[in-house]
Amino acid sequence: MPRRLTARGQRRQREILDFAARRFAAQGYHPTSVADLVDGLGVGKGVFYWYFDSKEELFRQILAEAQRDLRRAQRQAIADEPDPVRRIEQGIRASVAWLDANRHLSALLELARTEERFAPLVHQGEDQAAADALPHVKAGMAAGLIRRADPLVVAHGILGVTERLARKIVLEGGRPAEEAADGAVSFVLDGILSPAAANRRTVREAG
Amino acid sequence: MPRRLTARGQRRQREILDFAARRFAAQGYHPTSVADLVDGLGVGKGVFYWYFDSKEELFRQILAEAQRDLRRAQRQAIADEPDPVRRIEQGIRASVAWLDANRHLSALLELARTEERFAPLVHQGEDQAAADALPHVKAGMAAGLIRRADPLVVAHGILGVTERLARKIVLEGGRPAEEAADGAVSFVLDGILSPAAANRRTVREAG
Amino acid sequence: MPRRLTARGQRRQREILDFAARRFAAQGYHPTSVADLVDGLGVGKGVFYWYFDSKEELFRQILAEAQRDLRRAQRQAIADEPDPVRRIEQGIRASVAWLDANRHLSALLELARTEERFAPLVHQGEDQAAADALPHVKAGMAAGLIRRADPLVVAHGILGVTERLARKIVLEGGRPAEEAADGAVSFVLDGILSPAAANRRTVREAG
Amino acid sequence: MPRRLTARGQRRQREILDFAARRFAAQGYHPTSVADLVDGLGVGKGVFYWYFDSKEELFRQILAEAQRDLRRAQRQAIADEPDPVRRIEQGIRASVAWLDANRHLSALLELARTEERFAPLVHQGEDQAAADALPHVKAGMAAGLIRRADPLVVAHGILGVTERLARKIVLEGGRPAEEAADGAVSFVLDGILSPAAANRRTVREAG
DNA sequence: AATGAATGAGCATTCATTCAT
DNA sequence: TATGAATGAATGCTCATTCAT
Repeated sequence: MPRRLTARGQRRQREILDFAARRFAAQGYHPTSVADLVDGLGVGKGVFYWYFDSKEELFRQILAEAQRDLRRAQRQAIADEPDPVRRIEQGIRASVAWLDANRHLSALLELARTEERFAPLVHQGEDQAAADALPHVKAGMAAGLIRRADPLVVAHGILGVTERLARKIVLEGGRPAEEAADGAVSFVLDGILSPAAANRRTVREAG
Repeated sequence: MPRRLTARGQRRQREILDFAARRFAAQGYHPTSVADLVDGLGVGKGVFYWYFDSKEELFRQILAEAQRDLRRAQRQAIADEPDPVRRIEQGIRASVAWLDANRHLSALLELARTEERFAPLVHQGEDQAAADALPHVKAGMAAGLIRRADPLVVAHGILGVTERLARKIVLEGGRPAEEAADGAVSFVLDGILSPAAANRRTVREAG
Repeated sequence: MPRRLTARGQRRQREILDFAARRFAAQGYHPTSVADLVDGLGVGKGVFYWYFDSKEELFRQILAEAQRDLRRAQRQAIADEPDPVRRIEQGIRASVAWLDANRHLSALLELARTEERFAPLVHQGEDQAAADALPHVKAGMAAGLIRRADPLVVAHGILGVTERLARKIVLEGGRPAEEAADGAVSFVLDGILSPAAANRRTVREAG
Repeated sequence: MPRRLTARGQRRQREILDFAARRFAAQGYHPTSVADLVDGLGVGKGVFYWYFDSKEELFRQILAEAQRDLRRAQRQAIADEPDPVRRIEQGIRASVAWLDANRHLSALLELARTEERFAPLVHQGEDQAAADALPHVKAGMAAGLIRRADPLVVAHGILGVTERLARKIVLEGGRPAEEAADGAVSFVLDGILSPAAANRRTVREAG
């Protein structure tokens, strides 16, 4: 399976990966047959099994690539930002942008979560994403910028808002990514209470 | 297909619905065959097709029931609460509790979202949930309790946090539902900034 | 797989077993496809998998039945014979007769021996056959009727001659079973030396 | 297809023949794919089809070589022995020794017998082996050393005992070749009866 | 209402062979 | 000579659905 591939072979493999990612995203894992893939690419069935051990293995590979790529995008967006809150904000924006720019991969990540065989991989990826956000959350708390709470809960909350808004507003709603990103940032940082109500709540808690 | 059923028939049908819901949730829609279901129930194939037109129809029915039930739980929790913010809080708590108490149906809702045929139903359900939350958000804004923002974005944000924390903390993390509910309420109402940082941010925006 | 079968079902299963045994014997295990079988029987593919878990399992079942049947034939032939040498003779005759009457199963037994998955079963069967012959050989030795030698070697020798002659003379040669049986009995009991030469050899060994 | 090969080419061809013989013997004809062979040898598919027209042709060639080699071994063992009974004995010993020394080819001969396409070749080979033994049997009878009986039956009997004991005692049993050879010689020459019983039987038949 | 039996299109995968380089 | 790439028919097996009883 770890084959030595010529340049031509590598191009073919990529072609299959990309085409399959789109098909899987559009139709689901099971409804997409290997025949669909090779017919769609106009090649013989053997080609598929020359490059991949199995349909499952192909999917796994697509999934891993997508997760790697999303993570890279997040890291790059944060790279040189000293302020932990701004790092979080930029992470949110980068995530929404990536989910928008790679709609089929967004769908794929969701898809994979519902398939017994792949679910653990997605869970790991999500937990990794939360773990990646964790240091920024903690740094923000240490600096007195972020309210003290279980930082892991906070991290998951951030991711939950971000992904839901990206999905509903951008992917399903067809509106620009900025709108979702702004909404998510604002929701995450401020919560939903008005300043007045928030103050009352804070006072009550502190009392 | 809408058959008039005897009492015994209704019991049978319910038995199938419940068993199938658990199997679908555990294994997925495609990997669960009709044979699995009837074998698991110890009945012949004919029984299945006596009560349901098709596997797809069965799934649709389970899905609709689950959505109906979740919505009912949310409405009941809110019923007599005059304060819109508290209505939101109680909606969050009721959702987490339901997702915890009906784990297999939670899984099913996610599952259905990734299957082309059922996705529209789930999207409708989610949009319905947001629409259900909308009046409370708007009422909160009108009363000056909730920060002014696109109320639909806010509603989706609430649902995003709630579901993500319910999933990660309760379903995957195995911790008590209260923990997730508290985390979600706090995250939703307050956001993540510390009061000081929040004040600075508010002032700056207002300026 | 252990299904409760109606009378009709049992007839079907037997039909498949018999047809398959003949096809396997004629063409070999691998060259006989499940499609061959169901097409030959004029039924749909599902029928096959209703009655058998797999092609391999079907073959195993045929094999086990054949071995059981051959063994039963041998035991019946010997049943009431008090003289151990005559028991051996009758065992030889019964084996040749069975191999002749069940040519396809003879071929199947040979076939199975060359297929990694089934070889152990055939080896066991052959060893069982030798073990079945063993008591008679030993009884013959105890009674002074059979020359003293490793009784297991003797048993395998008997089986070797019997099967080879049955195969070459009857199955491949197309001559009557009696001819092979007579030849085998005579070969086994007397060896090939003339009485004179045998005596000389005996004397020499004894000296 | 009969290519003129360079020295290097001949080495390659031999390498393939030897490797393939072992693989076929270990796994069977059908379960051994051309891909198995070329992967095992670390060469490309083209190499295979440069030296052999097809997998079938390769197998045929291996088979013919094995039969030729076994026959040569038998002839050499007998070469200068004037006594026909001793020629037979030495033929038996040489056969057992060859089957032991070329275990994979022994397996291959058996294997080939069960594959429709190759069975005739094996049958021919076996008949040839019997035909090879025939003159010695006849000579023995003419000299009064071997009991009068159908010489072809006798020849097949000899081969039957020899191969069965070689297989059971040496190949499957893992015991030394001499043990099988001694057992076979003794069985073939003397049969199984004790001298006393043999005499009674001879007298009765003669009477 | 219910069962066991049957259908046949469809699926993932294999494999002998050929081709382009 | 040799390689990696490609072909496509064939294989074992599954499964939603229907049928006969």
